[in-house]
Amino acid sequence: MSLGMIPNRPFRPPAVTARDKLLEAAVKLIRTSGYAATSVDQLCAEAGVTKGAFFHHFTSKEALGVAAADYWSASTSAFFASAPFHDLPDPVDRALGYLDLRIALIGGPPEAFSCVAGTLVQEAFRSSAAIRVAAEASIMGNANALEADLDAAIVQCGVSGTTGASLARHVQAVIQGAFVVAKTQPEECAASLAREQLAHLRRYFAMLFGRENQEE
Amino acid sequence: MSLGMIPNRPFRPPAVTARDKLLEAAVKLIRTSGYAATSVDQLCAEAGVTKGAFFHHFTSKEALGVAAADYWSASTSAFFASAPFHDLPDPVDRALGYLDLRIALIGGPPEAFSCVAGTLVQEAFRSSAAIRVAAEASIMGNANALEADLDAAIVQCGVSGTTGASLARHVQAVIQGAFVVAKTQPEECAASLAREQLAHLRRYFAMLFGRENQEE
DNA sequence: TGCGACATACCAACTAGTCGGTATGTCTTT
DNA sequence: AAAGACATACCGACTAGTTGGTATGTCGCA
Repeated sequence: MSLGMIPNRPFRPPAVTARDKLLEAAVKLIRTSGYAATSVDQLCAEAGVTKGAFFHHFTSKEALGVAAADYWSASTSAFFASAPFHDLPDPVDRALGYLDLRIALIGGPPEAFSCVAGTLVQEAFRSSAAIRVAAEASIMGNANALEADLDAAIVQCGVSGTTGASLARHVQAVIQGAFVVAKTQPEECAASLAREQLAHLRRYFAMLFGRENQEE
Repeated sequence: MSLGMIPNRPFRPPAVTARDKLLEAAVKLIRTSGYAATSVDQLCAEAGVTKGAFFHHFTSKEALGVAAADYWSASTSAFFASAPFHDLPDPVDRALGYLDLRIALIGGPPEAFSCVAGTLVQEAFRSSAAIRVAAEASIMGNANALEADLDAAIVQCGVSGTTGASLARHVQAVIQGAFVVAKTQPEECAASLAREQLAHLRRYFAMLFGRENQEE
């Protein structure tokens, strides 16, 4: 991991069409200001396109919110799918490797590492069913990607009383909670508070799976 | 706990002044719609007061947001301070008792059990330093109330590698994360998903403090 | 009679969304 | 290969309604 790259969004293809520029702008502005507080005009200004282009590609602001959640989901899941921890032979190592990667990706101000889907759903779960469903797909999609490794770890270690799916959901919940509490902090303290939460989750997993909690 | 009471807000004194009615309205509307999406006009309509009353008591919408966070903080901390788990002799029992109470308070749709401070800070951490600080005070105030019991439990059980303060922050983070993931779900699934998160946290604490994870 | 607690009327700025228009294609027909 | 028909991508002025906030007035009570 090079230090210069943007945390949590390492591989951004340059946005070329107005649609892509608007989605990139949406990710940035939703992370910093939230969904409701971001106006269509601000989105267009940030993307460097006009309002005509906006409503050519999206039928409404809500439709952009849905598309932004999908866009976010696709880019993050592609990134984690290609991460090297998948090659580890032990499922416990893969589970802990995922957490270590997430910890490594946390840095800078909250808008650099927080989650678009979580921010969207917090604001729009009641006002927009479409956004709620898109955020659900993003967050639960992340969880699903962990399920198989966690199930394998549970079987291997003889853990009872939970499932891989439940633990995977818990990982996502702790990540979302880490982002919320990080946002309560002044900028320079936010990242370390978020990392602390994932470190506790790592310790929980290490205890569940009979590992010492050594940091690698 | 009677079933009829409003989850997480058991003891609401009847709002009598315009200011109190506005704060009650703010809690309700911020939970359901978020801060930015809630207009001053909506707040006044919900509270049954006029705009003149609003700006008589609050200098701006932002000031209401700060006051709502303080109001929320005061009412919740008073509730938890008076909860019976404080009388348990064992600090581990007190820590687990807090979690059991939080689990018991989760029910109904997300707007019935979610946290005003968490919702506020997620939206306004960048746009309003005053709201960010008020939300920090609310959430970290909750954490501080747990710190002594967790420190005592750590000493009693010989836990190393963390502190009561860190564990207390983690409790708050998991609670906030539980609320976020609950909001991704359709209404009838939200509460059980949130409870699942606190159950994992309870198991973490039970393992840390050398307890079986028996539910009481 | 003065002052706190409201109510009413109002405003400038901003909101999401519309609409007529243009530039640049890419097929299809002859 | 030329031309007509149609589609896509984008532009920017415009509108109807909403926004947070203000200015001024009223009313009851110490």
